[in-house]
Amino acid sequence: MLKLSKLTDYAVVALVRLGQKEEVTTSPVLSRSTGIPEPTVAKVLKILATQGIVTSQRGARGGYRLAHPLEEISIATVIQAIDGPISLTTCVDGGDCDARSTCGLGGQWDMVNAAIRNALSAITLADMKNHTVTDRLGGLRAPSMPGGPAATA
Amino acid sequence: MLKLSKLTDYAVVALVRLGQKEEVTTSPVLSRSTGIPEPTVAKVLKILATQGIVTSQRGARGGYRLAHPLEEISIATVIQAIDGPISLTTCVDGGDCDARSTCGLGGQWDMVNAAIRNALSAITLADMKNHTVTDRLGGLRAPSMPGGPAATA
DNA sequence: CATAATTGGACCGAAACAGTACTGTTTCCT
DNA sequence: AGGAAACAGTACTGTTTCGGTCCAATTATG
Ligand code: FES
Ligand code: FES
Repeated sequence: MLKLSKLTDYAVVALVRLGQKEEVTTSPVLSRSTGIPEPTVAKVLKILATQGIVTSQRGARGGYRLAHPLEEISIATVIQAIDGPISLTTCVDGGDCDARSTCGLGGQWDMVNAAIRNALSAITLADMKNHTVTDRLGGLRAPSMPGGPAATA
Repeated sequence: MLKLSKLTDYAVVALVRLGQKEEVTTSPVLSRSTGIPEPTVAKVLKILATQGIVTSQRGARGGYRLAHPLEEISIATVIQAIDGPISLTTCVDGGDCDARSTCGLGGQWDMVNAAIRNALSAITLADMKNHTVTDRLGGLRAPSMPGGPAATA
């Protein structure tokens, strides 16, 4: 369905909420604050910690804190942290596509991948918090078509 | 992993190949032409037929034919036909997100969805066909990336 | 009308995903 | 120093989706 995992959804929610707090926050607190089940939010935070998106403080009175300001964390970063690399097709490079020799459109998917990554990298978590992204939407069309094809889904 | 299904990949390959032929084409022929296994390509064509992307002719001497010219079929259309609607998150509208009341960023995901759909709708199957094997990174056709696909995260 | 060719729809196994639970390590408070 | 709180890592299980296969419905041909 071309949907990212629910974990990523939770990750964004947790990160935005974490960015609104200035102190270290524990998983239970974050769970109550966001409504995400505690074990799940804990798992998400753990993954984010390994990826360096949040810093962790172990022990009592510990918790998590954003490693970077909210404005510098893009959606693409979060997705890559949770879901892994953004590669729409299995035959990007070194892929195991069995139709590679006859498919005809060699690595054209890379263009699509770049477009997706571009769009996702242009949105930061701050944009998710504030609703001030309308003016940036103009730059989200990754590959600008000259005439603009009549490709309207 | 934010990857679209392999079926969609096959669908694009099959559609591009189908666009190169002018007559109705059967699944076995298309399979030999693309290298995709016969049952799989048959399934893909079936789905595409139900979505109106290709027209089918049953019975002997039957086959498939493109319903629209290649230039009018966008990647987003194919993805939506195979993988279903492009909704990155489960909580777009009417979603069953259990954290909807407390998550804070109500429907901000719609913005991300729009960005993705925008990028995907800007690329047509004709763009996939018109590939330049010589230099696929620098010599992209009409849809030229702003700064090149340097977003190889 | 019989036959063959081809699509249409349903079925099933496999793999990835989401969620849960447990144990270990680290740090603060008493 | 001792105990408690909180993160870190791993492993397990149920569920969903995906990929592939099989059989039934339909139509041109001779
Ligand atoms: S290389 Fe995978 S479909 Fe072309
Ligand atoms: S509504 Fe689903 S995470 Fe906010």
